[in-house]
Amino acid sequence: MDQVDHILAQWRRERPDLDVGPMGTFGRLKRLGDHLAQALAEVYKAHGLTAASFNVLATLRRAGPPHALSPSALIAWTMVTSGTMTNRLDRLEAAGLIERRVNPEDGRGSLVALTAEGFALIERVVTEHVANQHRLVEGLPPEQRERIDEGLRAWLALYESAP
Amino acid sequence: MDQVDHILAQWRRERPDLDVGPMGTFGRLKRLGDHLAQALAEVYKAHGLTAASFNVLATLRRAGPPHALSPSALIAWTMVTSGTMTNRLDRLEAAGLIERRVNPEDGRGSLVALTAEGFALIERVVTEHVANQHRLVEGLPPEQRERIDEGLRAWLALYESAP
DNA sequence: TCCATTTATCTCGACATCAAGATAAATGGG
DNA sequence: CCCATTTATCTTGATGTCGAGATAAATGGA
Repeated sequence: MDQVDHILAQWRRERPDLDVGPMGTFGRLKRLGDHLAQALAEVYKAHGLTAASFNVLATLRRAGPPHALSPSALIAWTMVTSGTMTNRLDRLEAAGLIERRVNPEDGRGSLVALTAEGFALIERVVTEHVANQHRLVEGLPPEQRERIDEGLRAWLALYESAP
Repeated sequence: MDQVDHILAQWRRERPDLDVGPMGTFGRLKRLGDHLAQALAEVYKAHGLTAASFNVLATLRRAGPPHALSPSALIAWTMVTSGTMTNRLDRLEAAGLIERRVNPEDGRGSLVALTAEGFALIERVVTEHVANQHRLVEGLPPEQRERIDEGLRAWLALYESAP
């Protein structure tokens, strides 16, 4: 009996005409996501980052040398709008963690690259981040996590096709 | 092979020292949550609402008559800060969907109640919202959704205890 | 080659959110 | 009954996000 069960019970009492089974799944996904995001943010914050800035730096880092991507590529990986990405890049640039270079292959765009400082920072933070994630699934039996992962993969496949 | 698999493959190439298994689960949860939130927002928007305003109205509706709760109770249900709730209530009040009454039992606080207009609106929107949720799990075998739900319940239980 | 169209990025204005602090009322131990 | 403490809500300032539109460069068919 978690919070979501309480919510569903309320709906069943007030609106017995509605089949709220799926709503329970949506609610658990949302609430769990919120709790986990808060927990992950603690590590980011300890290094002066937010989820937004962490994700940009991490995307550049895992792309491999030379750790440079176009804003378009960053937008595709992170699922945000172009205006949002411009704002993120402005702040990261002001903080000296990335730099914008001209894109030799496309004069319309730029290339966003990790600075040495940005690289060193994300290198440290991602290590802690992964440890934090391990800690957050500690209470969950590994086989249980596997089943959740498989289920989410199937559901996510409805929205992200796979070549 | 979804987007998350690509991300994990990049990390394994760049940082083979990290065990990124759990990261995959976090990534799928986050990305799926983002996709679903976008899809749910379409119904809200069609009625001039956002996820934020919908959730406040829905919380008041499902509480049952007289459809009035304190801001504190709304904060507890919706997992936002007091400043955020004040802002949401200001807008909903300006839109005529809720009203703030004095709380006869506590002079510090108020009671937030659905107006007739707010009640009529949420009554319509929640019906469409539930139908939308059914549509969004259509492609998922019901027993698969059940398993996801059970897994999420177990994980969520680590963060929301149950008396 | 030219130009209409497409694409990449940035700008701007409106909200949403949080964290920290302010304000006012309730509470309870002495 | 008093006052220090706690609690409920609001205020303020900084940031993050989106959506629509602006700008500039690349593209491709005539």
